[in-house]
Amino acid sequence: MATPAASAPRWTRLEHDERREQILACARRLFSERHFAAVSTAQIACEAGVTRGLVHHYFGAKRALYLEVVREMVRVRPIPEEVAAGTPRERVDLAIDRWLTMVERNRGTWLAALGAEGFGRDADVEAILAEARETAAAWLIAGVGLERPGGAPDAVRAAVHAFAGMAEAASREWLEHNRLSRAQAHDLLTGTLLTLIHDLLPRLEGST
Amino acid sequence: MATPAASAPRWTRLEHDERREQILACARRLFSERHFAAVSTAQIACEAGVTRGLVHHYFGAKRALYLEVVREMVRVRPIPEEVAAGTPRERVDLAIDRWLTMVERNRGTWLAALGAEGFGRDADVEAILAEARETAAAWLIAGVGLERPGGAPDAVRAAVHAFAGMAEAASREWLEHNRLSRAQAHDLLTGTLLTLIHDLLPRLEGST
DNA sequence: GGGCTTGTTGGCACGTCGCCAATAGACGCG
DNA sequence: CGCGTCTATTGGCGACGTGCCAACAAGCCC
Repeated sequence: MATPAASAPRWTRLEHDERREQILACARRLFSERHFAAVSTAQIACEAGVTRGLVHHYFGAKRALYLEVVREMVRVRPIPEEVAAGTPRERVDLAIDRWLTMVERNRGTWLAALGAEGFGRDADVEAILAEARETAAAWLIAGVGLERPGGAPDAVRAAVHAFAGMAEAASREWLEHNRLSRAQAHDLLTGTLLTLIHDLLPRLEGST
Repeated sequence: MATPAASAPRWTRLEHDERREQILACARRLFSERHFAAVSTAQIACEAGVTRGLVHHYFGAKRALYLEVVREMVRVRPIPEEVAAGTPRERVDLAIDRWLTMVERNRGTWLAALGAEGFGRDADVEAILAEARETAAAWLIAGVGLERPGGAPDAVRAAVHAFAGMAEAASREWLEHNRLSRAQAHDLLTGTLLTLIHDLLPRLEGST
């Protein structure tokens, strides 16, 4: 940040949001590669070319900054798309395809957000993740045409959540462990979701 | 630890493993209810009725103690059972039933280990969790009779991992959110696993 | 160019961790 | 039964990281 010129300012003044975004970007990167305790505010500040005090000025506490990073990471998940038309099979196919594309596109971020790299979880983090999951589930329910007037029943939402757990695990197997190709993951998830919709959900809605 | 008697020893001397286990138990409890950073070694020591120094003497660093706790928590997962006989449907039914029973029995521990309460994740923790998942998957593969000479192919193991992700999510929906009854979770998982075995896996083994 | 706004700095106070030398229970031996 | 030894246990020191705040200065407006 220092320039060779003698009379040059020792530091430059940035717009509030601009500086905030800069610090956030550094924090995002560091928290992605190391876990919470292994990242110090001094390191974040150093990477951003500012002092530790400024980080605190913008985010209050390290923890708040951390939660902000998590919140931003899971925000990539819901992708707004128009509801697809066609047969159930086609809609499921498309929904899965979009999911996989999203995951692939945000590969690094997504893996980090899911806890593959390093992450500190607690009640707050879990709340953020839970909300993101709820959004993703709602998106999936809408995408394959499962919505009912008055919203989907609890059991259906729960089943979709369960399926989302499978989708996450399958995506990890594909992107992280390379034990599944994209096509295989697609097949696996499509087949499972179709079974879920045709055979399992109707039975679920009738039982307790 | 202090006793009213005047000449009573200010502290009692315990067997190495005994004291270690005692500290570990306190750490396990505290780490289950709060996240890593919110628990201090002083608190752990206080609960155990010893001083902070002793905790360090036994476990070296707070982090090592933490990993020990995580390691112990995931150890409850593999339940050794004889491989079941009968039709595939019966075996799947039994495997799922055992899984749910195990989860229910270790409810608190399991939820904590899965990150529901509070947990700090990083490369080390993830490695422990990954190994536990591998064990669980192997147990499931054996339980439903999917093993092949020379071990299951990667794609099969990956698919089982994916299913395990669904099982975990379904269990959370059942135990944590109460949006699924045990019977519903059982139905959901049994149906999915049967589809997986009959329809999806054969196709998976033939593709890339 | 002077004053004002406010982004930015540097340092102080506190809490926690990692470590180690000194202490004192407990046990075996004479 | 008292002594010496072993080692579990203590208490405190040094270092580091966080939270916070008052002073400073970069850039804008007049």
